[in-house]
Amino acid sequence: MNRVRIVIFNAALGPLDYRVPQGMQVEPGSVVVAPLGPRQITGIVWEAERLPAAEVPDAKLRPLIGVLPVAPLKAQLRRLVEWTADYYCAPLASVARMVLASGGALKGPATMTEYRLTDHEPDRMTPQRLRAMDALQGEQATIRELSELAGVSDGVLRGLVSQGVLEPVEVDCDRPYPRAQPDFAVPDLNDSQQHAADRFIEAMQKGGFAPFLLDGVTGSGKTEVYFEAISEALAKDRQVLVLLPEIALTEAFLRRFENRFGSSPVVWHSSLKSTERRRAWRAIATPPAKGGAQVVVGARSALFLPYANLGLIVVDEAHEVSFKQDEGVRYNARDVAVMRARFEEIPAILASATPALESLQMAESGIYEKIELASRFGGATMPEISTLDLRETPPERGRWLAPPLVKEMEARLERSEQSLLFLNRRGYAPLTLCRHCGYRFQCPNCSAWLVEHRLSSRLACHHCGYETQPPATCPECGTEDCLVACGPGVERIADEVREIMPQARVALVTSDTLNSPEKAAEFVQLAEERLVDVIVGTQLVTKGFHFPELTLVGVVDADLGLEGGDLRAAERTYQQVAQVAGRAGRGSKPGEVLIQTRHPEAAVIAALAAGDRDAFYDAETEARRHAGAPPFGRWAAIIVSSEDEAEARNAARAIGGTAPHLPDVAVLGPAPAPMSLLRGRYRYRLLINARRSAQVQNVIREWLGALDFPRSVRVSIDIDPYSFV
DNA sequence: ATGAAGCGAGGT
DNA sequence: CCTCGCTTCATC
Repeated sequence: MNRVRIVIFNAALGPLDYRVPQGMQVEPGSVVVAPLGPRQITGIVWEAERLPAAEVPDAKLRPLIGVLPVAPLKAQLRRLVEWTADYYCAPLASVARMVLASGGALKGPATMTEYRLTDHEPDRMTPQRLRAMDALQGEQATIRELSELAGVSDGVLRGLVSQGVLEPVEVDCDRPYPRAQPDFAVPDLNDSQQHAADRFIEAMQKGGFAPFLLDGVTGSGKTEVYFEAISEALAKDRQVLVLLPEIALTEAFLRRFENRFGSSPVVWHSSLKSTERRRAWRAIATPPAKGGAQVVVGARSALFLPYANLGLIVVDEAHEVSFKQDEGVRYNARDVAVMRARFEEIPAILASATPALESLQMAESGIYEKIELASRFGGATMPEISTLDLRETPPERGRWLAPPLVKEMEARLERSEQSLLFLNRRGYAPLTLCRHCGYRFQCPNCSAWLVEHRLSSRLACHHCGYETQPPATCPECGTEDCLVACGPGVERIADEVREIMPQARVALVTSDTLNSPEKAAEFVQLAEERLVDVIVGTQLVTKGFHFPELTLVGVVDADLGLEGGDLRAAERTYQQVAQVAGRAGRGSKPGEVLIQTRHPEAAVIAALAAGDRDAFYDAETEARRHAGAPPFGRWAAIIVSSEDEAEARNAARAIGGTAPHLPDVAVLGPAPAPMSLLRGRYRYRLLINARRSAQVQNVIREWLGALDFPRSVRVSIDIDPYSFV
């Protein structure tokens, strides 16, 4: 009897056993199709001895339906999937799904039809047809992509196809990507950069797991350094994965990569179209020596792809909180990246100017090798940072920029230098209320105010996507024209700049305005050509941009991040302000940073102003040690949610009532979560604080495993949580 | 997850 | 005696 255990792609079901029919070849890692009740489901053949499953007699086993035409997943990747599922208390199936992230790719090689213009003329010309024919000059893509490109409906294009104006071209879905050349443009590195690069190359030549913390101040040229490690991998036909925290940063990265290696890397993120996803997935599963992907740059989901021959992982801006996934499998890509490097026995480089305390601690205890770049590249100096006490020099009524900051901005405008204002708040105003009765606009699905977006004339919820038009009258008291905007968002700051400096050219940079690679590229070009005087932006502007003429950074409200008081509030504030400060003075002219605050004496703010990074990290380390917070202790959260308030509360109480009493594990709650209503679901939360010695995951698994909940109740576990909402 | 089966309430 | 909505159960 040829029995195999399969991890099937169903999160609610554990591994199931199947029979391998005569003549079918499978091995651990094979991707197979199996019958499940009346349906068919994809799954992965696993080592049976590694997974528990109910013993089912041979006679009950159903035969596998087929093997999919992709290479079996390698043992290293299977170990990573097991580790991730185990550590984050997630179903194996949910993690395995991230590996097989492209359904199309599993079908094997294929061709698809793209279209391009011929020199035929249509029988009659219409405005739409003319527009399409203008826009599609020299383009070749699928009908869908072309219609997007030309801004006409696909009906118009199908008409042109039937007229022979557009001709079909069969393309190979697996056509190879352009090759990167390790020596395309070798840079001049300074001594400390060269030393760092040599260490990486040495580790790659030696082989084996080697975690590095590349700790370099903003502008020190970290990217150039790890590019040298990439070059070494290219020369050896090994693949490289570069993880970036946000898709918005890829555009700038691609340009630097192209300048260094002569072609673009393979890009992977969640909004790839299915054909792009399929092509990327198959290229990644093919070794570079056989025309496969060489370098992949991607968001966290790129971490679980089936690399054929991975040789190096780089996590850029490794401190970024967006590496922590807060839905589904709640993993931290920074930590899983290091685990993947360990299983693959390759180096991993975590690069940051403001490393997470956890990473610094790992370096201090000798687990990571720390490599420092202490000074800026090309003789640029670190910016001068000072605080601006809003209690002493308050802005005028109804304004948010204090006079000394405005004065500095005006001076920059006069010298045709650039200023940047940072406020981590999208939209025009975070709260809208009725002047007459005090009614506040709240999201119907979440416990959150609706944020006014004046550019799109909408009130929007930033948590669930709910949007509505601002009404002419108050919905509560019916008074006309009575709505007032409370507090500033970046749109409002941009308006204020336009009012006080009418001659300044203002660019607004948020995920609302820079929502496509084209718009991002356009902004970078405008700023580089100095067609922008003042940049106003959210956290999107804190990283990656390099504008030599930018000499002033204003932090509009440094206290914002300290509100709410979650575990990492101080660290996040430090990182954000230090990162945005790092945009100033990257060229030959020195930079200046003004931090608006009401608490200049707060430890974080004082450390920022003093430019004393060690003072901040020392104070924060002590605070964490005292609180038993990471890296000295561990946190986990259990979030219980339901559309029914009472049901959620009861389930949370049932969990709280059976909490284990252990000396090294403390359970807090249940209590309503800070966001007690999110996307229409009522939420309760329990927090678990444990010593490092405790096996938190096992404790939680046993604890929750003994309980039963109604179907409509969702219980999710967050190990090492970042979000405390 | 997701479909099938079981079951009581209410209607013809 | 049937349908509707809900819960329970099994899926190798």
